[in-house]
Amino acid sequence: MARVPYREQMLQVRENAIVEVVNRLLATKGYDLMTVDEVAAEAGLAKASLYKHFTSKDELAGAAMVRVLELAIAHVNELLKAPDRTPVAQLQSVVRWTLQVQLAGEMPSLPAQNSKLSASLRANRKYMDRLFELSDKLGAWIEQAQKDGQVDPALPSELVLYTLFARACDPVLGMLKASGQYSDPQMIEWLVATTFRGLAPGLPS
Amino acid sequence: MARVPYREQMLQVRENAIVEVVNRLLATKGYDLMTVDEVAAEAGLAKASLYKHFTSKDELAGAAMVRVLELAIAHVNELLKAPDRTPVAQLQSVVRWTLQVQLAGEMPSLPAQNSKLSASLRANRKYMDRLFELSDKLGAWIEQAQKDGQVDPALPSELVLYTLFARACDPVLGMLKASGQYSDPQMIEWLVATTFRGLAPGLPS
DNA sequence: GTCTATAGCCAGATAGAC
DNA sequence: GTCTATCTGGCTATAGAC
Repeated sequence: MARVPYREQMLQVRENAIVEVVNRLLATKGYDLMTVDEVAAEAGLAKASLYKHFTSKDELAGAAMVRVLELAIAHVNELLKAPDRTPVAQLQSVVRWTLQVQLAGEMPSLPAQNSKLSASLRANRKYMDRLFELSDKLGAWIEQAQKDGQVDPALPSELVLYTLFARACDPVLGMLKASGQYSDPQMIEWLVATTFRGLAPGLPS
Repeated sequence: MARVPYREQMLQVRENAIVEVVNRLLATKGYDLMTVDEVAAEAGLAKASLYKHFTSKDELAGAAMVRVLELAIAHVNELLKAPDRTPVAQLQSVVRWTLQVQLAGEMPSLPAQNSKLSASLRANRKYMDRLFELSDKLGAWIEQAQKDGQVDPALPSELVLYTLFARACDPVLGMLKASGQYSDPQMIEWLVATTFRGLAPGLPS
């Protein structure tokens, strides 16, 4: 164990706190309504100090995305310790986890078509690394599930991957939640069921 | 036929042109990146003149949403002329239509969680009227499809409705399109198939 | 109703002292 | 690295002449 200087630890702790604030604000208000002033205020430091840690608003968003990707990867790694489960069961567990994060108000949401932010994210090496890492792990399960016939082999595996990513920010959950009529587990199971039933092979006709 | 004054017709034509510009810009850049200057420039009039027609940017967005809802309702009304088709076939046709609109780059996208704009839309009577009208028509088909057992009766009908609305702006289509490997009809059929297979009843087990 | 010109504001980013 | 104070640009919206 290399010894980490005390000051660096403090820095890390502070930056983590900032990123958590960003994450929550992105989840509740979205990128455009989140202001840097607000982030600074909630994190308890001046805006100029914030800019010493992160050089732009884009970078703040990127850090939050990296954080959630790392959480997802950690979850996947936990699942890999139970290799007796079927690939499709593993995938379902991942989707269930993303829905729980969404219900907890902790899933950051970025504007899908904001070209400036998208470009910034694509240029963010840490973000892209994590994204590929997660995609690879999920991709392996997807292809295995297709071989097993639990996911329709006629579908391109990337379609399946995109679908799972899309469910992580699916507005349906929020709309159901807003109606206030259903329990969290009930909603999650409906969404998991409809998602994977949709990806399953059709009846051999 | 009541005679409509020439000037009013011209007004109408011009406002339609404006709304189409707004629609395209909302579809390509989204609400936040769309500027009123840009709308005015592309519509070929000065910004101040634009504000004589629409009193705010919110109202512009509202008009574009009304337009697309009216197109959807018109499509549904066409389908109602073929009452021999099953309810689920009608619903599939509607989803297929929304995906085509999306592929054509004509599906306006608003920030889901922008509270200011959401509030403005909820206060927009014309928008709310159209939204309810469309929901009612789709809801009738949904409940019939559930009685017929083509859509899972165990699912709340509003979940089905929300799912269909969500597919109209599903990012999966854009991601597939970006990969450039598949034809438009192929992508649309995959999405329609996975959506409705997901909503269908499970195997009686 | 159309234009030019501008007001007013807000948010991202920075200067410079400590 | 932290702060206060400020700059800057771009955006919505409006004034006022025609």
